[in-house]
Amino acid sequence: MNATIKDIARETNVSYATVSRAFNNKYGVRPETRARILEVAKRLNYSPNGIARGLVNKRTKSIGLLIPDITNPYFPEVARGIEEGAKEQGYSVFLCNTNWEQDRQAQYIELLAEKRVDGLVIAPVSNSVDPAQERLFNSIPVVYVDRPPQNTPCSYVVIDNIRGGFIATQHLIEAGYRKIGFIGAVEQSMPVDERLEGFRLAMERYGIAIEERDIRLGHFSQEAGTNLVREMIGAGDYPRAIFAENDLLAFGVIDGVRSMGLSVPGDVAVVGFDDIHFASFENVQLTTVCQPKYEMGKTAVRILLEEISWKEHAAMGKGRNGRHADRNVLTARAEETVNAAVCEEATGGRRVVILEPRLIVRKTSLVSHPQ
Amino acid sequence: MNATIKDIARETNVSYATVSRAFNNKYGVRPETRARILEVAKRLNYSPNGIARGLVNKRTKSIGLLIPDITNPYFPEVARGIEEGAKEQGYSVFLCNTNWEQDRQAQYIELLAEKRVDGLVIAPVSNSVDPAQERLFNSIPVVYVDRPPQNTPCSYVVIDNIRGGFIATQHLIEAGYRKIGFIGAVEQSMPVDERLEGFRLAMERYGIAIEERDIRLGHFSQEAGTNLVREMIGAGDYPRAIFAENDLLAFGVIDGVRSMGLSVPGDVAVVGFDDIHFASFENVQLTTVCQPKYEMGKTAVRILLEEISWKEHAAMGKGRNGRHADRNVLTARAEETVNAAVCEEATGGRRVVILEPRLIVRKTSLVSHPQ
DNA sequence: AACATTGTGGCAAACGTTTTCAACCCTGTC
DNA sequence: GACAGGGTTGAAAACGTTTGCCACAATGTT
Repeated sequence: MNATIKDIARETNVSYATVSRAFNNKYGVRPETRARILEVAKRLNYSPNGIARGLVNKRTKSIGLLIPDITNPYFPEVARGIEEGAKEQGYSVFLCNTNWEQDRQAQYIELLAEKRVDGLVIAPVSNSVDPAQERLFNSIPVVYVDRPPQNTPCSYVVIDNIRGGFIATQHLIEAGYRKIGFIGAVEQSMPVDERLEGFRLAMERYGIAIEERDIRLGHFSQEAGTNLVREMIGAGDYPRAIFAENDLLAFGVIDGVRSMGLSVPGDVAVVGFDDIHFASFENVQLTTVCQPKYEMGKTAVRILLEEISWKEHAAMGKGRNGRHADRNVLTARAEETVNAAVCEEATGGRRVVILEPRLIVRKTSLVSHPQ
Repeated sequence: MNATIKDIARETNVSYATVSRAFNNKYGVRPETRARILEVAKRLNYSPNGIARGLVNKRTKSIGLLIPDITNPYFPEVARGIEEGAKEQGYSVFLCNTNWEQDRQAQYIELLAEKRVDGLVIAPVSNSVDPAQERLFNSIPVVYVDRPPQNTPCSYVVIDNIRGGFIATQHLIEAGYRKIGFIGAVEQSMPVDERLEGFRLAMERYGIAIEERDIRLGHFSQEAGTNLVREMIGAGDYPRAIFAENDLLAFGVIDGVRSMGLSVPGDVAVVGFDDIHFASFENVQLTTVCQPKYEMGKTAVRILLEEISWKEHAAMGKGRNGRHADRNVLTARAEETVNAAVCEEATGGRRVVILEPRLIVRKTSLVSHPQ
């Protein structure tokens, strides 16, 4: 069907080894031979067979991206960053929605292993790693985003959730609020816990006592936000400001507050987390803690590709001498980064990037006379 | 590194042909031999090499998905539908953002061709097809979504944009409005033109004259919506209702109207198109024309996979006799579809699915006394 | 007792590349 | 005029599968 290297060889009266060399710009083929080959190739509509190529080089130039749900407005930007970084280096990415299900995640890992992807970026479903997956993690580089890996020594890039929770709360406190509530999703424990910890830290720092009933956890959905805040308000003596641990919940909270006949921010101020696109919509204007989502993806894939190329060099017996050079590039690039401080440590070869969240003040927390 | 079929063969004292047969559930291997093989395979952490497999079968069990921008809230749902349908059949999907650039799209098609994907779903950047791509389209199945292909006889699944434009406009007319404006993005011509055509059709049907200055086209962005509507209002004698040809523009329009000190829907009613997630947000409540995005994706990938399997059967010399059976399955499934009428025609082997858009009335077009 | 049949399983070719090794031709040098 | 040496090319093995064809044994048939 498709023309192969052999067809070209026959047509040009050279061996197919030469054709291969011509295509890979290998040294040792005369310019005019090369030109002739390329010309015939074009005429035959030749397209190199990446599968055959992959079989011999043992690399496919593709990576897997595991995320819970591309439909969740948080992930497309991360995915975009990953795709962008990958494409720059000629890699393609498999999009896999795990649907927040542990075993769908496992299935995909299996599938990607068979496809022999060169690496994996995972925004994990939960904190525990399926032991069946570990063998894969020994054979190809894996980088986590959004949450750190729990039982494996993989590299990861996350944000400082404690700090994020802290600055959100601090903002409310400095705006004059004292009775502040926290609303979160219970399922995806790790980041939530940290944001809550940041919340507690800030309150403590300013010497404000927390009433436990002002902290409510529920599902991860807009409706949950609405319900939780309605419960709070219904119970009386409700907080005058609420830190919702993600924007979707915050939207629900706003709905809930208004549905009780109260106003935002007049009666209740609201701060969210993530800065998904619609937080900035004129009608919403949600004060929130911005995660550098695109950068997170881009950084993750950069690290992944570096690890892939280390591995290749190592396999070629060149050892690990490229390592320090790469590290320098990394640091240099990190410093270019505009809106996020980057902090890296390299313990035992794993690399950890913690991006800084950043408060964005909009209308839902701006009020002339807080009570 | 990874165990191969030969390792298993050696360990179990059978030939590697037998191991292969055992794994593919081919007939002709004794159950106990098979069990022994599977056991050893598990012990060795064997994972079949899809690359080698792909080389001999000439299929990779992966498809490409080309969309303009996953960050645009319209696409994640389409992508989700595609991924879902693909996974059900054991296919994986490459996510490719073309970034609305014709030649980035071409680059990706080239790349995916080398990766030897079994098929392609394209939400095309523009209406013209790069001739360089045509050869690919002859060698693997391609299905278009969102917009029909222009120069190629590929199957496609789209919605009836004319009808969508019609019902949006009709809704405003029946709500009592007479002076109605249209705001659209000029770039992505095809669907915009059709929605505008639907708009004109509806106006004509109800005998309402259109003033051309009430039709404005600009960029495809929220800001454009704001600017266009501000121009309109600034010019005086502005429309009392506006049909914005997509939700992002509609959001911008709402902002723009409000920024001029007018209210939505009190002074100006607004209808959008797409029904992206945030149209239903309590604070927005945008009346809009819903596109069945998820279904669109799922239908597209179903058609694609059917075409792939036809091609395989054809290649195996079985001819096209499976074809009618598949067609029946298709029709049956189409009838299951709940919220979208499906209409298919099969002209010359190409298949065309036109899904029905559906009006969703929310607050931005509800007003007690339209003027 | 000879023969057909069925159930298992081995051999080897094929898929389209990359890459090692060796061979060849040419030019310049002694 | 033989020879070293560089530049250019070819032959063939390897990558890990699938699969068509053949062989062998056990069973059933006449």
